[in-house]
Amino acid sequence: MPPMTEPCYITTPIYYVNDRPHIGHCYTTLLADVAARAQRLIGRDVFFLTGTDEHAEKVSRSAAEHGVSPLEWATTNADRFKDAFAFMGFSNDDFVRTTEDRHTSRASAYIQKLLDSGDIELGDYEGWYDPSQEEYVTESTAQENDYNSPVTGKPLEKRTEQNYFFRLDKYEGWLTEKLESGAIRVLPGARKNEVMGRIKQGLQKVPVSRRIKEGDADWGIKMPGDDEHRIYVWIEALCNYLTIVDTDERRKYWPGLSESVARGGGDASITHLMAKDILWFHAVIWPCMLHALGEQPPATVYAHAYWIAEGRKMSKSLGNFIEIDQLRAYAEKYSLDAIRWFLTTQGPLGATDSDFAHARFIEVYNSDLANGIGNATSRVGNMFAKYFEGKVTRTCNGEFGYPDGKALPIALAARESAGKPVDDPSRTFNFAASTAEAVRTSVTATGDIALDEAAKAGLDLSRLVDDFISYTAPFTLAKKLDEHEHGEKALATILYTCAEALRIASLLLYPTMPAKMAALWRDWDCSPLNDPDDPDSGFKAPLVDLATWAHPEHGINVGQTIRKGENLFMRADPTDDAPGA
RNA sequence: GGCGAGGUAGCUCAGCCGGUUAGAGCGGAGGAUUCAUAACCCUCAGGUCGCGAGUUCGAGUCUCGCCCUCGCCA
Repeated sequence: MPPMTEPCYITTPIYYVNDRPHIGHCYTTLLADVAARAQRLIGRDVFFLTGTDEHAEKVSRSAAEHGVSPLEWATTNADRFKDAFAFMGFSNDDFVRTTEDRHTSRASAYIQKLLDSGDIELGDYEGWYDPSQEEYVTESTAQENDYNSPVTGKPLEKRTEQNYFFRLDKYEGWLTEKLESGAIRVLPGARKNEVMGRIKQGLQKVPVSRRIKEGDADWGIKMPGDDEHRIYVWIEALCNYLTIVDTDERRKYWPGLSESVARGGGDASITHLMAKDILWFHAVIWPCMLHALGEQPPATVYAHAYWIAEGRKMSKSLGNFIEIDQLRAYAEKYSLDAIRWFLTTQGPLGATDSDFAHARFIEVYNSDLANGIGNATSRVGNMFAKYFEGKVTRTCNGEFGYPDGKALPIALAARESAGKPVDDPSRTFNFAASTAEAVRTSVTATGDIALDEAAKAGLDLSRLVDDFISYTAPFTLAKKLDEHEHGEKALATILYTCAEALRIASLLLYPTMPAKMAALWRDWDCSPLNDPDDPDSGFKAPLVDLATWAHPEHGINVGQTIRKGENLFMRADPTDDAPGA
């Protein structure tokens, strides 16, 4: 495990600026946000980057159609992404636009370097050209259409033109070794298999530029030293991950190869997140480019699957994309954190697609949030208010049912005297151990980008607390205080344990639900945030300390006040229509 | 067409190198309870573990064939 202060770099793809922000963009970026928050909580020095890809040809075309310059058009649309991401509560440390000089200048320099090293070279590209559409079609497409234009049916022409190529073929051996050894992790495993299988079929040099044609808009980056060629958008776009941290201040997030080797290398410090459609670029081409540049490859490349909507694939023809407005409508009705929870825990983190279905949302919202963490914090807060006027009067080591423990026998005696004895009087609880275990599970899962598991570890703790409350029945004990010696101490001990366990659970729930957890911490007077009113203000201490049971500084302690506060999540009515549909 | 993944309770899925009565969550049914958001807790669900055959003392768990779904590629 890397030192806790180790720099950690998390990226999303940069998004095509002509798209409207929809659930797909938000989901990938949400995963990055959750991962970033989890790593910051652990104590790592995180840099989280997202942004927009603006040099595509269609951008200049759309701009022309709207009567504005390409850059103006790109700016308008980039702002839509910025707005959407701000609404989602994303904590990205920067937002790159590929039209920015800081990107284009360095991207050009990288290409130049690859030219100098012979990793990018001029070569002949031979392919089937469709004169009517002015574009090349793939060999397979050509074949399927009997070498006629798939659009007009006119014959295709075999054409050869000069392009620049990246010598991907040179790095097959190197890449295979890196992937097999896990130095570059491709996740989930099913995706790795796909990539390995495809590599086995052989890597070929890939065209990275095309000749500028008469009438082409002057948009995008030209091949250094050859004004006749423009580099493809995708290769330029990949460079953003490095260009934006290729500064003295930020180089720690992408340390040089020698530095990394000296340190042992291979830790999970550079993580690229994306949807499955662009895995090949990130798992194969980009690492090889980096290697050719003398830079270290990413440690983790994670490709999630897609969201579908109410059981149907989202498509332009169906017009059923879940757009940002619909997410806003959900947020308005059920809270932003509820959507973040749903997307994170129910989403296509694995290799298979997930369904965004309203009925499912309500089920998950009610069972996990309203009936789960929301209800658990509510009942504990309420009992503190009712029995102790909100004051914490005792702490406890979280152990119940062990030989020297007094609280549990008293609680069980109270149940007995109330005529409600437990079935099994021999149960034991060890909350210090249970919470520590949950934290371990969560941290490990975070490292593997199993963000759903990382979050659910927190929810499991609240279930344990519910179970504990049922078993010890503090509400029964509360009515029998005069009948049982030390009854009040036992009651305080039990409630303290519930609160402290939920406090630790809340830490694990923070990455997915930062605002709600910040609210809970304010109510319970136990915020680990530098500014309790700002969920993004950073933590006073790393998770190991924050999550230590009854920590003298960070734990819930005698003298603190547990306010009942507002319920975190009100129960949802399953019969309500989907908002914003 | 090539390569790969998978078909397990109504739904979403766990089940590693083969071994006691096949599990979890959600939904559904019943019970208990009242601190709490009709929430929580307990019990139940009797599922041909896609189909057929084989290996084995013993197979969701291995082999072969078949059916179906899906992914990547061409």
